[in-house]
Amino acid sequence: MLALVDANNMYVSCERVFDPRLIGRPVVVLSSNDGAAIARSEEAKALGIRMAQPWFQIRHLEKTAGLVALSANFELYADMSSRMMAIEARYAPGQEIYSIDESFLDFAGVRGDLVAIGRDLRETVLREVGLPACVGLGPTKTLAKLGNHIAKSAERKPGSYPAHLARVCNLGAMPEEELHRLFAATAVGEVWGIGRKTGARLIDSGVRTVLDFVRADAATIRKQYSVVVEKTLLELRGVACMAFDDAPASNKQIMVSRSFGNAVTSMDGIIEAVSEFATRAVERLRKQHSVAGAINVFFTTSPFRRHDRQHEVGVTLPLVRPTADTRVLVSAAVAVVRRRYRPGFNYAKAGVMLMDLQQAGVMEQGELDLFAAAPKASPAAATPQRDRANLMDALDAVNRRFGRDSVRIASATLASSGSDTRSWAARHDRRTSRYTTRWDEIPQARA
DNA sequence: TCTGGGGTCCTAGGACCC
DNA sequence: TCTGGGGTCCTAGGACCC
Repeated sequence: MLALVDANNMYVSCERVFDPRLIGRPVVVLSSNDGAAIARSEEAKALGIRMAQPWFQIRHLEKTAGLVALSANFELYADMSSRMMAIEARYAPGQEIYSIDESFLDFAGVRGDLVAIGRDLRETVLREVGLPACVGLGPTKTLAKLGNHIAKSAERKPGSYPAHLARVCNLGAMPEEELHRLFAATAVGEVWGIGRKTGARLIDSGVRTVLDFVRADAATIRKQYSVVVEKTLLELRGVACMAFDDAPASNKQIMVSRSFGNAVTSMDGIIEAVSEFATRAVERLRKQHSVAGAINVFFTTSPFRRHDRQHEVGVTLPLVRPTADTRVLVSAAVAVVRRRYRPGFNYAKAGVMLMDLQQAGVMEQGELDLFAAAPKASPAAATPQRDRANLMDALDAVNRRFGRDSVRIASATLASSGSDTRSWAARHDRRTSRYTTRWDEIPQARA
């Protein structure tokens, strides 16, 4: 049996732990640049605020409805997440961390009342970390997910489902009749894997509820949609098609991109931004012990500014040899900007993507770089690759110890050393303190 | 004035090979 | 008029997720 544990409104709940005044009020957490709502409290949802809704469309609710908006504080959320995940891991032999606020647990071999265990788990998370969560159980991932959806709905919309399913719901231990009643009460679009497009098409064809869907013919679904949708269907019937994976492979690509706080109209500004994004991306790359075989750099104007002339640059550069060297990748990114930048545009966004990732240190013989220096005869002389790795290790160590960007690549400071003052940097005016990860931002108790 | 930032997997179609 | 048939690899785009 699998469980899916999911924190309720994770980002808002994290903020409430450190500021109880937010409890009971409509609260949203805003994306980078305070651009759009990426988390909503129940009260905010009740105001009709949609996921990813632009801030400028809802900001009037600050005055009229007491809405509180905060800038995303990802450092805080990540730390709260790791605390929560550690507790969840105590309850099952296997854990697959699926996102910042969700993990699958594998209860294979665990005896006893899983609903009782689930209740204990969520109470412990609430007591020790302060985050409310719901637990869904089922024989497959998709059913565990659906159980979680029902557990959450039953909690926040009394009457939508039987009250005893609130907060913890096990779809793996109920008579088919009862299961089908729940399926019939659930829209097909609520199923994990059925998105907007597929959901709309299913409804058009008369498949409205989960029950309609599980009764559909699998082969026909596969033909009309895809194997992915067919797998979802089979999973709802209890046939596991998605493996539980407690040691997920490292990422296959790494992307860092941002909308600018202010439009950038100089090449130096783009170079500076792209240098920083590349630096961040390569840090993540080294953290997972990978090297990149290619880098993609893009920068673009804003399609929302219709009166602006539009221009978009996106270039993928293969690398002679896969690398995790910040200098090489920043240089490559800067070269793209120098070659492709065109003046006279209001650039709104840029990004860097690292691709063709491979594990570091496992280069095939056939992939050896013909142009790399031959190994020196003297055993004392390290190969250039070794030097590189040592330099990057040192860079990471210094920045870990003395703070991010204590040491960095020169082009990343290009514009800020001149008159420009990093006007491209994203705004986050409403960010709360990083209570748990910065000594100087630790919360203070007053007598 | 102001519109998120990450990821994954699958499929179709073209290039290329024998 | 007829115009091979498979296989692989790569890429772009779509759909989905949080």
